[in-house]
Amino acid sequence: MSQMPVECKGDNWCPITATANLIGKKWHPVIIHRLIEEGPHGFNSLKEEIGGISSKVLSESLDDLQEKNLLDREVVSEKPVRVKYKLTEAGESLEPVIEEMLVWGRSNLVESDTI
Amino acid sequence: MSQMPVECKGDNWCPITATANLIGKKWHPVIIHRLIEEGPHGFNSLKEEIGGISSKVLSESLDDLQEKNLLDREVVSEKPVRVKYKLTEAGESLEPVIEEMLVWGRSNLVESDTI
DNA sequence: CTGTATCCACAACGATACTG
DNA sequence: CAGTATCGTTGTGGATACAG
Repeated sequence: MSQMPVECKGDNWCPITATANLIGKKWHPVIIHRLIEEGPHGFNSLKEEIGGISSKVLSESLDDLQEKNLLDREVVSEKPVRVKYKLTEAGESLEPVIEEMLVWGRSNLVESDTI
Repeated sequence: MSQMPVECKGDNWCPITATANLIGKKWHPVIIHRLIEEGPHGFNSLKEEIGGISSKVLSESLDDLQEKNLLDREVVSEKPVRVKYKLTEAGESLEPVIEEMLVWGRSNLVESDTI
């Protein structure tokens, strides 16, 4: 089936900047990557796996990704509340992009000890 | 020859976020893409080709990319001053990443007319 | 032609604490 | 378990004007 295109307002229309604007927030790529690699996840589970992100920022990021139709939120049970975050088709289709970022990062970046 | 790895301070070391932090500024991906596609460019030439970016922001972006060893600045002549910006090896090696962003943007995003 | 200097606005992040 | 509420700080971008 056809994928629903994500809308994109104004800008000087350019597929690259538009994409950058979608996944350009600090934690977006990792969140998407974790969901690609490990499938649907709950909030805290995701938080721990990512490491270093605060509840607030994770929450905001998830909201943002959802707004952009890259992610779905599904309430699994109530009491205790359980939620699953999973990628939409559009979200999953980002895999090549994320994968290239991963590959590039691995071979071109080096952790600095000088901190 | 071996590529000089780009340094990367602290963070919670993750190749993806690290990469995102390097090329995550709004105009970085387009700038890199333009330089990949069209080769070395002067300041104003680059500015016009990108479209919609201010001198100040372009200047800042170029400084940032240079600091990160993704870009080189070469003074070609003085009077009038002429400069060439070109990618370093590390910068050029980003092509697959940028290319995937372009491909994804083309097939998954749609320009909204509602603005 | 290649930038800087201001100044302003707002987005993004982070730490911490707290709620249903 | 899944978030919100605050509050403060830094990052990022944009408009405009000006300079070597």
